[in-house]
This record gives sequence, structure tokens and C-alpha cells, in this order.
Amino acid sequence: MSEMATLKTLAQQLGVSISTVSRALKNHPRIGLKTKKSVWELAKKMDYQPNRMALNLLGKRSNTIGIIVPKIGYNIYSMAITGIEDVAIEAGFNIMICQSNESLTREISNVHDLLASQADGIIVSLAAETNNYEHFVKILQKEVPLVFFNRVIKNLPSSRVYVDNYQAARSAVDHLAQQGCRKIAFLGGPDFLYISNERFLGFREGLFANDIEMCHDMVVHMEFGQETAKQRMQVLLQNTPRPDGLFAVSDTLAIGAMLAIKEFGMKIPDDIAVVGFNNDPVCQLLSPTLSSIDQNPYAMGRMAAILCLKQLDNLQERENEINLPTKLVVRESSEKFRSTSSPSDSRSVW
Amino acid sequence: MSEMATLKTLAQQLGVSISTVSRALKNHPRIGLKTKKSVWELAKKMDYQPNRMALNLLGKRSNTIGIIVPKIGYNIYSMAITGIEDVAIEAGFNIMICQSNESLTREISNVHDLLASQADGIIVSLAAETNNYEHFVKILQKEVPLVFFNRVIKNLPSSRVYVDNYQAARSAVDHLAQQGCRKIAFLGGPDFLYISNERFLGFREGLFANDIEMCHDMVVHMEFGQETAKQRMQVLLQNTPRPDGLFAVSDTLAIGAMLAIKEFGMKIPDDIAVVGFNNDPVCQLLSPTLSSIDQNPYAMGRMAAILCLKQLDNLQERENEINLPTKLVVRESSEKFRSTSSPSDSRSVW
DNA sequence: CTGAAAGCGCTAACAG
DNA sequence: CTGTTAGCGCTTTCAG
Repeated sequence: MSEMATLKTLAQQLGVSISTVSRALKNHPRIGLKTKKSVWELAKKMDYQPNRMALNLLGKRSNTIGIIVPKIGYNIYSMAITGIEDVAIEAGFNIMICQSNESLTREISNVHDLLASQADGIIVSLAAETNNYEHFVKILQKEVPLVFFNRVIKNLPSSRVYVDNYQAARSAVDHLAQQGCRKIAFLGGPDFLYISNERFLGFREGLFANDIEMCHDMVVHMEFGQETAKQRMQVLLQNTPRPDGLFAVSDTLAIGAMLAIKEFGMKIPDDIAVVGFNNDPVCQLLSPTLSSIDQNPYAMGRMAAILCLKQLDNLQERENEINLPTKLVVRESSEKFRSTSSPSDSRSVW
Repeated sequence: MSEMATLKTLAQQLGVSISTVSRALKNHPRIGLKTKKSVWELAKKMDYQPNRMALNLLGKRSNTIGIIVPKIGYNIYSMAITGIEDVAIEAGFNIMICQSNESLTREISNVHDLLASQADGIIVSLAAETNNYEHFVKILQKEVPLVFFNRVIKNLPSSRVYVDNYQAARSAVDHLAQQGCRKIAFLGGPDFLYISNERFLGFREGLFANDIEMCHDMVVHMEFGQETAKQRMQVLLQNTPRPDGLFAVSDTLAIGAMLAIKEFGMKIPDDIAVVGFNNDPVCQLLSPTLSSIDQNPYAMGRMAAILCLKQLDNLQERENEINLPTKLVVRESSEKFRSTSSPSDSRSVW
């Protein structure tokens, strides 16, 4: 790398002291106008940029906030990251993104990397595998602000941003019941994952409220992954009774299930109606288009970043909890009686 | 943030000098065994972590490589980033990801941010808008390693990783011609974008080689974006003659076009055969499934990172050029005569 | 109005 | 085997 201009360089060339240059650059009141001018000019000419590492060392801040997500390729995470980024940049922070790849081991090493890099705050959405929270306790011990979003942990003194998963699931089941479904299956993530469980509770309550009996072998918990979902659905389709409705806790799972259903020769939504979760853009491209619950990941990311910065300013602000609204977007995959009055491709129910 | 343990802290507690602690921690040969032990123990107990900022300041390296991509949500970029990340982490580097959002202004500010953060190297895939390269010249002037991938610039002394777009496009056209298409349309990105142009040249040559006349109003250049592509395709469908084949330089454009074709009431591939570019996972989920050119973005990312690190070690290694292979993945959208012998959902042609 | 000096956390000569 | 010193680039007292 070419020798960067430093305060020292500038000072020598101008025959003044380092501190004068420093002050001139920051428009300090008691610096001579002509001195200021000449400093400014030389700085521009030499393209001087203050050395961030020195600043950071001095300020004991890295001005970086770390992010850990399962995979940046999942639409909700790329959207959430964009939200975090927008807030962070505006506040003069950089972001450092890590992918856990749904692996606990990797997530632990992500945490260590971020801590070693002196991240000023850490924002996390859990890996599917994560059933052990020691690495997060470490963050807390170091008093580094910690915010969870989407896949959150409840019993840790940290902030959380997520949606009312219980209500969202209930609304999905209500909708399926309205479509005439009486045997509704549930495709969920690992059962120790809080949000998956909340969605299950909402599901169960939905069945109850609609006088539908819950059939235990229609409730499936698994790792996330389209292929796994497909296999699990294939099994469900062999069982008797066969489901006539399906609620999946992610669009990826719903898609895997749809593939299985099609291969099995059944029609969606006529034989089985399907509702997913996340409202991934791909939902609109499927045939049939997939009904799903939208949770506005961009807003979730923004909120998470805001809470993180708040903690940085004021340690008291630890442990905030924000609930964002969801909306069920109804599309072809769950609409057995096609509404004749609906002009657009989907209707939204808040 | 709680007071982090520093060398000073440890030294004071042990009643030795800072340098002794430093040396003990690095297993320096000439340090007493018992001293080492006690240092090691206290360090573990206090969870000492060397301060990265201090290290960086000293080494004049940030140990960070910067990445600028149009959008992390695009599958090829999230895959490429994963490739870069894997290489970088193994080499002890962190990555800093920026999104240009296809905007030149944003890209310029990304470059400034990364430069200000003292990125040790920068890896870029151009924004669609970018038709001015001054900001990259600035990187070069500072002698910061610069590597382009996928959307590259040719006439700048930097490294490049991309595929043989010309050949890839030719193979797509050859395939369409084999399917009996005689009026093949082209949906491209901005015409000043090098790779889009190369794909156009391959397209043109493909037509020529197959004795097909090029019809100028079947060649469209535009911003990237599904909606725009849909609109542009709607126009093409009104024209006479109407295309019976389509090659799009990205899957997003192909998808926009497919939506237009369906709405217009034509059948894919029977009336119009379609081939996209990138082999996004969504290709397999569409109806019909979309034929596309795969360019192995993960490998592209890895390669870009490797070239970047090489430049860091040795400035002479500037300006490497790597060409990765592509393969055309044939799916339903372009197979007019369904092969009876094909058991799987797609055939691959290298 | 400007300069000198100390210090952020760490390493690497240079001395013992 | 261990301590002292200087210095990475910058800000910030404290002295002029």
C-alpha cells in the first residue's frame, strides 16, 4: 500500500506541529485562518484520511456492529441486513456480517470473531442447531450490547425484535379453517427453537378455536431445508387420514412440501391448501402462488439496529422487547373458493 | 462496555513487565516456564483477548477485505460472498460487505467507506448504473488491491474473475436454434456493462452461426429488474414478427419475461422457448422450470478472494485474469421436444 | 493562537 | 530470562 498521508506528514511539509494540523482539520476556534487554509489545501491535495484504526484505539470503540444470521441468501436475512445497514451507516457505524450456516459450532466461532474484532454491538438471529447459549452469555459478560431478531432467545437479558408468532400462526389456521380444511398439518423447525414453538402454540390454539382435532402425526419438527421438508411431507401423504391443509413455519418448508404434494399427484389448494411464513418474493413465482405471512424483515432489521445503538449509548437500555405486526398474504395456494371480486393476485389481511 | 483485560492489567496483577506478558503469551523461547504458566492462567481467567485495533495500528493493516456487490439478496452474490468469506477467514481476514443497490452514487460512497476503514483489499461486482470509473482509479492510486468479479471492468490494471460470457451466450443460442427457434430475442442489461455486451456478442455470433437473421427490435437493453423486463417483453410480444425464442442475460429478466408471456396467453416453451443466466435456485421452482447458464458463483467468490490476497502479498500480482467454466442447464422452459430418455428434471451440458 | 507531551494497547529492538 | 524504551496515528490536556 502506498504511504498514506498522516498528520505527521502534513505537519512536516507545512513546518507546523502535529497538534496544529489536527486542530486545523477539526475547525478548532483558536487556529489562524491562514494556517487553517493551508492545512486544508494540503490535506485535500494529499488526499488525507484520518486513520480509523488510530481513532478506534483512542476511542476504545471499533465503530462496527456485528451481525450473525443463518444465511445471507435467505430473503428475510438479506432484507434485515439492509435495514440494519441503513441505520448503522447513518449513525457512522460499519457492519460486519457473519453466516452461521445454521451450525452451532460456526455460530460460536462467529461470536468469538466478532468479540475479538471488538464489535461495539452484536445482532443475532439464531442458527437452527443452537440449543446452547453459553456463547451469548459471554457477550453479555463483556457488556457488549446484544440484540436478537426473528429467531430469538427469551430468557437472556438482551433486546429482542420479532413478531407475534402466536397470533400469526393462529391467523393462518383460521384462514385454512375458513377454506374448509379439517385436517391441518404442521411443518415446524427444531422444537427447541422458540419462534417455531410459538408458531406451534398458535397453530394448536387455532385448531382448538375452530373445533378441529389435532392429529399428532400431522405435527412435524425438523431442521430447516427444502429437501427435508419434501421428504417429511411424502410421509404425511402416505398416512391416513391425509391432511387437507398445511401450515409451514417457513416458505422453504412450504415449497418442499408443495413439491412433494405435486409429485404425489394431488392438487393445491383443492386437495391440500398451503400457507407458508416469511412472504419470500419467490412465493409470487410459484405455481400455484404461495400464501404466506409477511413480517417485514427490513423494518425488523432497522429496529434491531436502533435497539443496539440505544444500548451502546445507555447500558440501562438493555432488554427491550419489540413486537412488529405481521400480515397474512393470501394467494392461490390456500384459496379453495376463488374470490370473484379479487382483481389483484393477492389479498392482504392485516 | 466492561473494562477489557489488557497486557497492562495482567502485568500489574502478576508484578511483571508488560513485555514479559506479551512474550509469554506468544510462547517466546526465553521465558521462564513458571512465568509462562502463571501468565497463561491469568489470561484465561480474565478472558484476555489481544486488542485488534492496537494490532492493526501497529501492523498498518486492518485485516479486513471489503466487498461491494449490487445486492446481497441476489443468489449469485450471496453465494460469491460465501466463497470470499471462506477464503478470507481461513487467511485470518475479516470481510466487510457493502451493497451498491445498483446505484453509482452509492457505489462511490461504498468505496470511500472502505478506503476510510483501511480495507486491505477490495472486491467488487459493478452496479448496473456504473459507467464511470474514477472511484476505482482512486483505489488503484492508493495501491489497495482491487479485484472485480462477474460484472467486471476490462481496461483497468486490476484483477478479474468471470466466465466466458461470449461462449456461454453462444451455447444458449445454439441450444435454442436446435429447438427450432428462428426468431430469437435478446434481453440485456445496460449496454455499457461489459459482461452484458459480451453476452450480446455471443448471442449475435450464435445467430450468425445458425443462419438466423438478427432482428434489431428484438434486442433490448435495460436496467436490471423483473418489472422492467416484463414491460419490455410485453412490447416485444406486440411486434411482428413475434419472437419464438428468448435469451435473457439474467434469470430475473427471464422471469419478468415469462410473466409477460404467460399473461399474453402464449405457451413456454412451445410458442416461445426461454433461457436465462445465473441458474438461480428459483429456476427449478418456476412453471415451467427455467433453463439457465450456471456460473458457479461460490467458486467465483473463492477465486476473487484468492487473487485479492495474492495481490496483498505481492504487488506484482496485480492484474490477473481468471476465466471460470459455465454450463448450460436445460430445463422445461426451452425443451420443445421433451427427451423421453431423460429421467431427471434437467440435463447438464458442459 | 500554537507547541510539547502523554497515552490508547501492543510489539520489537535494545539493553541488561 | 526479563525490563526499558520507542513508536504505530491520533486527540487532548497543559503550557506557553
